[in-house]
Amino acid sequence: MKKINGELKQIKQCPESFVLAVNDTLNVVSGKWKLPIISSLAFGKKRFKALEREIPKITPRMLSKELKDLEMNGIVKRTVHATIPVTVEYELTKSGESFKKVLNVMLEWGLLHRKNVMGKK
Amino acid sequence: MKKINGELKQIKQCPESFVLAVNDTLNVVSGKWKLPIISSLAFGKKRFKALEREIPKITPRMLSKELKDLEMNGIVKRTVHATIPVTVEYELTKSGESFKKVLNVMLEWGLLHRKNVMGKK
DNA sequence: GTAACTACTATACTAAAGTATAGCGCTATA
DNA sequence: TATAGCGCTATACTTTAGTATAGTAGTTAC
Repeated sequence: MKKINGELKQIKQCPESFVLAVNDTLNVVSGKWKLPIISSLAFGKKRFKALEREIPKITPRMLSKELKDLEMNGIVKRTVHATIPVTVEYELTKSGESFKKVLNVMLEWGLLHRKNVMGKK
Repeated sequence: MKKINGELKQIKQCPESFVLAVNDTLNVVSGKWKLPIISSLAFGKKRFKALEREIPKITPRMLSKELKDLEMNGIVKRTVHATIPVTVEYELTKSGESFKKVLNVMLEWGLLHRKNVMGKK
């Protein structure tokens, strides 16, 4: 494991770099389709068409674009198998896997927040 | 504290409701300005003009719009003081305060992820 | 009286994100 | 030979997000 404690303290003291650093993470899930894609891949590696079928209403254009984004950001790994015809598999990288815990915290907060807001109305 | 453990388990088993629930949280910080606004208010209550000055390049139109969004979502509380002229104060609600821990997890993941990605290049 | 501060709103625009529809090159099956 | 599946890409379009610029109503200071 890498040490980030020192860095964390530093960043938390500077609002500007705090916003920049959090934005890095936010960009991983920004847009309409990245979260569905990541969630789908969280259940295991999948091929292009499988993702297209699993994610309702996504177009191949968006799926292709977002997968490229996620690959460039080191969240998803793309593997081409030399079968005939070629098959392509997508899976989460280690970083992608570790992102699950961020999603879990978001999920928990979302549920609690909903209860809070509901309760006050 | 409210119990959400049962609900958590349930939602994690259904990809669709998982995505919906995480999206609830994501919408709180979506867009270019919500994160800067929340971060700024995390340091204490502020008036409109103070926020406008603290957040570089934001226009009053966007600040006003995003503050309304955040207020409607129960993240920010707006208080009008009957001074002359009126002053308006914005502050984080309890939910808004508790959102800080989501931001912290994002920050941590972002830093670790950056180290991972850098290391592999 | 004019300039400045407060907390905004209105109108018009540009840029970015997402959608719709079609088609490519390849192969296997009927 | 026609149809379907695979993994996409191209073009054109709409919708949403964000920007630029100006102005409102009230009050205070010079």
